[in-house]
Amino acid sequence: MGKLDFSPIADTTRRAEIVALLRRAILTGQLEPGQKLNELRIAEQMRVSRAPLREAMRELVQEGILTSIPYAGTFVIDVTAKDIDDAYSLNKVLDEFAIELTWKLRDQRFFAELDQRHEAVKQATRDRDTTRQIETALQLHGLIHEWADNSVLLETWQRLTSRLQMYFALHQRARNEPVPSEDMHETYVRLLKGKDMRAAQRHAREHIDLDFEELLAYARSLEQRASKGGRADRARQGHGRPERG
Amino acid sequence: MGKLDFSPIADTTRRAEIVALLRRAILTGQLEPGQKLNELRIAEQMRVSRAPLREAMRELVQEGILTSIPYAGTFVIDVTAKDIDDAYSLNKVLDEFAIELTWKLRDQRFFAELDQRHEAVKQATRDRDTTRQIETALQLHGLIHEWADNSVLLETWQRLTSRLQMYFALHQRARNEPVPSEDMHETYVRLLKGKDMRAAQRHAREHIDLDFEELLAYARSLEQRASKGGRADRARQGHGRPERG
DNA sequence: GACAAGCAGATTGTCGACAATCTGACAAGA
DNA sequence: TCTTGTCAGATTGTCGACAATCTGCTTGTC
Repeated sequence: MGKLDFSPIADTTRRAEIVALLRRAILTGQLEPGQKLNELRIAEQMRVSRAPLREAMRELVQEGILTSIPYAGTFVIDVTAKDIDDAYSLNKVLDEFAIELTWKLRDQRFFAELDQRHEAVKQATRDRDTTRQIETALQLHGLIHEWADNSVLLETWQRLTSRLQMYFALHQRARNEPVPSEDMHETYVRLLKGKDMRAAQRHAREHIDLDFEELLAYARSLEQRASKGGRADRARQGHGRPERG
Repeated sequence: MGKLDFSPIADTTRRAEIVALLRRAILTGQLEPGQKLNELRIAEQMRVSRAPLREAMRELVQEGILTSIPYAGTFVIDVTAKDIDDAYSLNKVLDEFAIELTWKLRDQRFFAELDQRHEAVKQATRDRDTTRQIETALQLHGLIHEWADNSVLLETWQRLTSRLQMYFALHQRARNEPVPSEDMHETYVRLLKGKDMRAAQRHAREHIDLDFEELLAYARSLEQRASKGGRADRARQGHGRPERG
């Protein structure tokens, strides 16, 4: 046995590439909320047939960033202030849980990775690259979820993150100046390195990160104007479980 | 305006029906973990072409109960003891959160619904219908998530529930006697009706529900024997985010 | 017998075409 | 003027066929 272990090679199906392309377009805000995705047009733009495109769209629907109405179309999800609020409050709970699980698993590699990701955020901030700033910040916060050694938690957090990333991208797009953050992560990193788990958890739960209040205000302002995308507001997600009734 | 409001009509695409059929087959254990799903065979059994079937399978992959390997096939996820443990521990966290959110929203309708679902469990228990017993028990526990008025939480819980339901069904299938539970939900319901939120949360976090220990033991015994389904163990889920490394 | 090359069968991925459905406009009638 | 029926255009849902890939067996060579 060689001591070298290889990572799995990249998926080479068109479907996988389409998923990546679409996700990036949505998460960076190039595709606006409520906007309809015309299969024919996108398919010929990508030089692909509709079959893999449709399969890719099904995946993104389940991922929660698209929504589909039979015989009407597939739309980018609408962003309501409540959605953001919901996602954010759940995120705090998950953070707290992740810290608890990660705590006793922290080691040198963890701290090194933590510093590395923190550095990436600072670099993006210096570069005034707001998109990358959002991306790296979320990756920094994702470390505790990756390290927690709970696959279900990680998966859940990633789903949540997709939306948060989309929200932040939208916000950043609206006000075209960089997010203020000189360095709001200093405390976070320091607490994760420290000895007081409760303090770290408290920080995760209480600290309003990444301009959250302003993001919410922006979302509320969006809800004032009518939904411009068409009928995406009629969309119902989920898979047919019983709803409160 | 009439005072009657209609609910949206059912989705009438083949895809939606296929999703429902497959999900039920998986969640009831008719399709075993690790088992490969042959597209051609299933398609002609259902009298459907492969296109809607494949789209349905993509949805279930994202839902987390199938896993796909390009050019190799799509498989029912393998159940490891760790998976069950992970899902269960996250579930407790979500329960605690749901109780917190639901607490101040409880009203007469909530209590009525609670009793109704509790009654459904007892009925299924009397009928010795173990499949339905699992189903109703999960629905009972789902009420707090539906009532919490946090769509992201609900969605997350439903994803988790899919797996838990699958695990329990497997367990129940293995030992062909009904789950003992005379009525383990009595305390749960009583606490949810009471005035002490902390007590309800503590109960959710500490009470080992639904024969969990035995379920874990069963899962561990499964891991001893080699994975019989083929190569589903090589499967990697997730959507290409950076992994720890 | 061990091993690599290559072939045949089966299965998945993709394509182009057709069927089903929706939308909006237009006309007929009250 | 308002409502209702009809129709054409556009878009989504589905189908059958073909291309790409994997698997296991066979064959040939040493």
